[in-house]
Amino acid sequence: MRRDVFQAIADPTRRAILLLIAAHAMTPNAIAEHFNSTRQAVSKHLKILTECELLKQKFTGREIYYEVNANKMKDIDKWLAQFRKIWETRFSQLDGVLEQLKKNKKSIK
Amino acid sequence: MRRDVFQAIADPTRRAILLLIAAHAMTPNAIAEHFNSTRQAVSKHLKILTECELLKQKFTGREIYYEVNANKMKDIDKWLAQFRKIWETRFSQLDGVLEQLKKNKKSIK
DNA sequence: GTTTTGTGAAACCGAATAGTTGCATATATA
DNA sequence: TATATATGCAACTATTCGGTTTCACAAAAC
Repeated sequence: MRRDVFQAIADPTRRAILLLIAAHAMTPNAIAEHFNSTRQAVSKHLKILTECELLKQKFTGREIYYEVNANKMKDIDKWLAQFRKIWETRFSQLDGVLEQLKKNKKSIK
Repeated sequence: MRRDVFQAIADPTRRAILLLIAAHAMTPNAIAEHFNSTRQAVSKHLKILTECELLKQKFTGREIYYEVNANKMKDIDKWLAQFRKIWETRFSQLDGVLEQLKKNKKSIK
């Protein structure tokens, strides 16, 4: 069973859950009230999100509060950063080319 | 058929394809050489990535160069930004609380 | 003009996914 | 103690997914 952040956020319901509890932790029942599917279906999503560490559980009596693990969310940003890095260097190279063209143009004049 | 960026990047092969061609556009055959699966399997991934606009096609003769659509990649970042916004306001509120505590401490002295 | 090459599309298959219903368990509450 | 509540887990199902094999077609190359 693959269980990484990217697979976890692929499902729209799970993305909605993350946004819902981003501001403050909530219990499964409270979360489920916001969706049309059954509590068990939401519970499954919570399990998946917890297994990939996007959510953390806080046990208080028989209630479980789920909260977003901001640190794990950074994994997605780290992946995006790879592209930013590649594109920045590419554009800086492009800048160099443009600079060179400018110089050549001047020398032609 | 659901076809959004999040579903697209859920697959590790597709993420690898994006990284592979981030630096420079490539043809399906060239891309497929980097993976163990068949060219057709890679072709399917390219189709999915193209349908959700993460890739753009450039036709030159019978060859098709696939390149990453940097603009669409921002969609992922936009989603992440929602959380940053929520957390920033939360932390700024926390800062306020800490500031208040500091003041109280001083007045106690 | 025939052959090779680059590509996409269809048909099929096993595995994974998201949902449901039903059940088990532990903690509150009366 | 008996009951209600909060939750997770197992079994089942329809659908989707990722892969393969086979085919079709157009552009180069010979």
